[in-house]
Amino acid sequence: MDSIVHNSVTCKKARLAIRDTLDVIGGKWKMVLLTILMDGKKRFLELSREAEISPRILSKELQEMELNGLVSRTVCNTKPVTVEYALTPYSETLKEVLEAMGRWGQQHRERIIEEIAQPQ
Amino acid sequence: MDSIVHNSVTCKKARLAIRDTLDVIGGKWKMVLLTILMDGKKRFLELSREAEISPRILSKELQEMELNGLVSRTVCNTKPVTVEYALTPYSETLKEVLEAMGRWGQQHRERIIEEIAQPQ
DNA sequence: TACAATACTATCCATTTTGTAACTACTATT
DNA sequence: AATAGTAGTTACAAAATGGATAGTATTGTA
Repeated sequence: MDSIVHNSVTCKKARLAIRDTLDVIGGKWKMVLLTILMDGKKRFLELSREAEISPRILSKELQEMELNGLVSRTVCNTKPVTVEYALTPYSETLKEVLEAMGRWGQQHRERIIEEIAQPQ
Repeated sequence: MDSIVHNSVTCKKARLAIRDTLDVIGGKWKMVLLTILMDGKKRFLELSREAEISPRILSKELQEMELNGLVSRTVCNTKPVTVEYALTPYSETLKEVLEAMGRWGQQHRERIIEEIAQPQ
């Protein structure tokens, strides 16, 4: 009886935590952008080109990530103004998540390819 | 020059892998459902109630997850037919991902609460 | 003055996702 | 026959997301 309560409570907490994470980095682009920025700081157009994402969406995603403290935005006074986006220290706490997802996606793809090569 | 190519290639791979993962367990419900099923097998209505998800969506999500080999569906011959959904061995490969997301969501929530308690 | 580069923003529309409500199918019980 | 429980499905509506195109603002160059 005690274990049922315990499981139910911890399970609810786990669900809530996962929802929280999805609220911050869910969606089609945020994790991809974080991955690109792990390479180093990038300018707006660089991000746009590398991720193949339209400026409208990119702008929105970056704003949200900035609000959540995951990226920093720096305006440089260059000939035409350029803006640099970079990861913040806080975004490093997501490394584990990103790496786990990267590893899984890679092994999953390998599994699919094997299945195609030699149908079970 | 070599390192640039290398980074660019590995970065593209990482992005692809993350996209692959999102294709399989992205969206509002799949990770939540997986978390609930980590508690043990559940019937359709149990899942619907616990996740607070409408039957239409639940049905669709479960079908997709079954297709991807993440959950099993077992029809039991009981008085009114019941159907049990359970995690498959393959879904266990996602444990790392789910746990990482759970941990991050929890620490993020704590951070937010602290921020509210004592605004920086 | 005209044009180009950078970083956006605005407008509009298409697609995808999610939700609501009602309904089907099967069986068992009253 | 009427009702209820389980597991869905269907039809429709609302909302979120994504994308294409063009335009703004600033500065520099030809």
